[in-house]
Amino acid sequence: MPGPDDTKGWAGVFPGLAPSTGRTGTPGAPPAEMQYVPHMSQPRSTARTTAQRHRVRQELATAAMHLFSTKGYEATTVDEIAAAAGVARRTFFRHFRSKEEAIFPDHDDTLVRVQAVLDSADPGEHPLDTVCRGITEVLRMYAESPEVSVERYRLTREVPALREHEIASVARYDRLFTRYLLGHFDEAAHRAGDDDPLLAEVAASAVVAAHNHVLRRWLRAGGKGDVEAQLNHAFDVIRETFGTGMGVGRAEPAPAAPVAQQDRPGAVVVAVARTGASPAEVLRAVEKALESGVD
Amino acid sequence: MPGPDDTKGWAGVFPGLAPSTGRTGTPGAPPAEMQYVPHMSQPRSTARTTAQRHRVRQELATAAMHLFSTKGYEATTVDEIAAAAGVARRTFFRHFRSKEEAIFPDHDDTLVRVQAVLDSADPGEHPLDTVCRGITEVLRMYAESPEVSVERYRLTREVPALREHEIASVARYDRLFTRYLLGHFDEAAHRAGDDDPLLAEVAASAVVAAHNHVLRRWLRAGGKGDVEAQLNHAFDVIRETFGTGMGVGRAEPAPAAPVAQQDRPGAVVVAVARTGASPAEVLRAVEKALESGVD
DNA sequence: TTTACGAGTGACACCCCGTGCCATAACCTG
DNA sequence: CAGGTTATGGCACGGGGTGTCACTCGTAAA
Repeated sequence: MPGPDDTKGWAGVFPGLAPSTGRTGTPGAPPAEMQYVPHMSQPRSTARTTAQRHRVRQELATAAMHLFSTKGYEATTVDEIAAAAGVARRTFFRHFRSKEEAIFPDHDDTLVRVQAVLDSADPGEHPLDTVCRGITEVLRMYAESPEVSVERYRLTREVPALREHEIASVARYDRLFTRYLLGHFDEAAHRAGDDDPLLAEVAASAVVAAHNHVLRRWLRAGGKGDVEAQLNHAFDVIRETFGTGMGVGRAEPAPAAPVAQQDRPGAVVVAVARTGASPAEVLRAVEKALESGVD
Repeated sequence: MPGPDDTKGWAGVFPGLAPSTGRTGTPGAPPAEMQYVPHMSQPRSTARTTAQRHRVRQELATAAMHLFSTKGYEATTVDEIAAAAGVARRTFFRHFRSKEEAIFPDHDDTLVRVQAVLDSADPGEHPLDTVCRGITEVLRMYAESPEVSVERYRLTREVPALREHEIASVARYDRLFTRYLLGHFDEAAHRAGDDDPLLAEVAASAVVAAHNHVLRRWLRAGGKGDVEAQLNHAFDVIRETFGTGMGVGRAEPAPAAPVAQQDRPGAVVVAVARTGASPAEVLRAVEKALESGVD
């Protein structure tokens, strides 16, 4: 059954990343067309040729972006994009898996960079912090060219197909983080076993949600301002909000400590609770006390 | 420019739900084909005809599910599905927007049910609890026919197109919840204003992540067991984990309280911290104390 | 320099999804 | 039964994505 399979050329680039595609089969008939990845182990491809490849890819992407912006996504055909870039229609699909991918050319590279961040993480670093650094890599990808990102955001808002494609893209980061946390929470786990994977999934989605929120706010604002700082601030909020449940560490000692507390260095908060109450209730009471002390 | 637009028939069903499609334009030429929704305000459609419609739709869905399971998703053409259901190819697209939607026939109805849950929520209920009840509606949709859900899960795991479609579907619930929380957190908000939308987004994604986790575990287990109870347990874990930050209430008083604490009813936990420390640090210290008392 | 090989490309054909359009049959209402 | 509405069948068309082959070009080997 040699039917089409989409994610063809990525088997081998992401060895354990997309195990669900199940391309272990299909023994005979090696795929005639290698998608994007030019063999990767053959020193045959000279710097000259790969540079040419990237140039064509770049021209294709810019042509697509320009056409999408001017005459709309649906109204633009792949033939027009290819013609604008000076190549044949077939060549377009040699560089991008689909028409939608031409507008998100960097997600694949970013995915491998994020994976590299996770792989090369200091074992002493808390897994959640590692994941935060990972998603920061994604944010940097957007922040690298604000104008393009803003225009792309406008398109994704009004074209359902593009929106769904982007949702699927960020879901890949989510999966990456969930898997990473699943593999690294057993060490830092301090709660009875069965619900750890739940917390891993929730934590990963929380980090991604924070990224999405900060990114969208930045995009709506026209791409002005320091996004990365905003993201770090969001991480602080996340850590303060439900870091209590998973013991998230902080590298730097809270740069923006509440000044209201500095005014009363000798003040003390005391929380007392019968242990018959649930830990959540106790923490809630403590937090309430802290609030009334701060605000 | 009367180009295609996908989400056609939903303009009017979800008045403020998908504002990005921007179908306020297109003044002339009303869409010749009303997708799925048969006018909705005309008592013209008798129970007889709508029953016929649903019967055809059901036959189409079952035929599609059967063919997808037996000969694969990509290898199955819409013509075959229509032929198996005894209708014309064109009729298929009158019941489903796309080939993928035939495998998720209930997401649209579930979306309106979830919306109804949110709309008819008791104002006294905490918004997060309302959202939890909303996502429970989604889980019930899956639990209603476990065998189909399990088989569908198998397909979505190995067909990228289906996986992306489902991701986009659950993202719609996520958006719904985020919007709801954004509109209802101002009342229950107790933290300084600017980061409330962040917390709304994170909370919504956390609830959805919990649902996804419980659902997938249940599906991997073959659809056996009480999913809804598992989801409620997951909600408890979520509430305990980061409920401290958003003041989530609980209707019932913690049915499964840790027994280890009941053994020492008179024990007391006291946490003291200089207020110069960040609230997160204080809470972490308290939690540490609670841990050593529990475990 | 010539030869051989491999990577990228252009061109053509093909499948099939999704949609507009129109004629027709079934159905309800007056 | 006449008139209007709804669902359907059938047809055609645009366009996305893929397989295939011949060709070009650059590099490495003879």
